[in-house]
Amino acid sequence: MAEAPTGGESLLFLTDENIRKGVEAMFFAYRGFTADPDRILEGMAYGRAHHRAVHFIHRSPGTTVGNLLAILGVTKQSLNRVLRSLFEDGLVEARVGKKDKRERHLYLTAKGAALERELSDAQRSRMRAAYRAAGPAAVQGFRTVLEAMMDPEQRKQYQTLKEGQP
Amino acid sequence: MAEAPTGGESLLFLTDENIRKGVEAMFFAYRGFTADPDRILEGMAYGRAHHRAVHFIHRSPGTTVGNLLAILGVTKQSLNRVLRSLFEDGLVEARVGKKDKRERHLYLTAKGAALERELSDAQRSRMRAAYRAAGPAAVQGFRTVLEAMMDPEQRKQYQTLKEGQP
DNA sequence: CTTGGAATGTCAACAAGACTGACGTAAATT
DNA sequence: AATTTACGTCAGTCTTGTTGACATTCCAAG
Repeated sequence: MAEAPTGGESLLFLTDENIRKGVEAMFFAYRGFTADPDRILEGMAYGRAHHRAVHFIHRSPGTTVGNLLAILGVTKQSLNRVLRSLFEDGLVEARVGKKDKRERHLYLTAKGAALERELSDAQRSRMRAAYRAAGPAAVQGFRTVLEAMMDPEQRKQYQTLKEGQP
Repeated sequence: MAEAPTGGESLLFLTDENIRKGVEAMFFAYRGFTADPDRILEGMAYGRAHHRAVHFIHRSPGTTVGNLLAILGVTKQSLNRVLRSLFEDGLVEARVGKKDKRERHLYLTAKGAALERELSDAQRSRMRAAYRAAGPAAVQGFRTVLEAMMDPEQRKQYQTLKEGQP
């Protein structure tokens, strides 16, 4: 993978053709990325939105509704529909904030954690296989490019999560 | 969760934590990936589905409906809704197949090509910036991992496109 | 203490984009 | 002549997203 054969750097990797390949790679890869959890979810009364909510609640237990709203980038009405069904089915519970009682802190129940694990295992297993096949150097490049593609605000949230709370 | 740090290669990049970061990177990056064209489309009577159709018709002019169906992975009813509006607005035209008259070969009109360019320019500009920031080695890794994440069938389609027809 | 604003939740209505199922037509294949 | 293929269309459903309006609860500033 050595670069810069010429004087400055070879910018051949920035051709329109190459960029377009990248666009298409994102398209097809994202389909694969969501395929396994989607398969599990279909049939249940849940969808991708539930998966995302459960993922980030698992990731940051005790997060507030407003926090989740910012991470997911949807309206509260949309998130609320999802959360309501998760409450009703006993997958997520909301505890009123101690300091600020307006806030609801969200936690997975044992049942919710079980679903999270099932979904994430499926998704991670594909990602792990891809990582293993590609090798550590490729993985580092993968993450670098993805990070560069994010909006600055998204990147900030991503990085906050990255170091993240337990 | 650490694996076999000894012997051959360090497998530290395969920890659950690392994989999860990859999952989240995909989530946030895909948001960025679609953000610019979505912004352009909003207000027009079009959405992401129209963008995808226009992209792949541009990519493979003369492709058939069935072909597009396979690439996009949607039902014909869903695609048909999109194509109909693109026909009506004069962005795409369908020519009956010469050899097989059941087939419709799809082409962008000048107007359609203009929209394609507008959308793709926006999307590619972000991708190009990310590529430039990350460098050629990272880009190669990026593509390697994405390719490994695809379903085998999707990968085949992707690779066919990659070398692709004119 | 009162009031303003913030955080949350709820109801109603709606749209995009996906899905299934059923049916029709024309053309190619057998 | 019969079957299969490629495409189109009608009708209905589902998930996920949107806006707008309004209630509740509660912190904090006047």
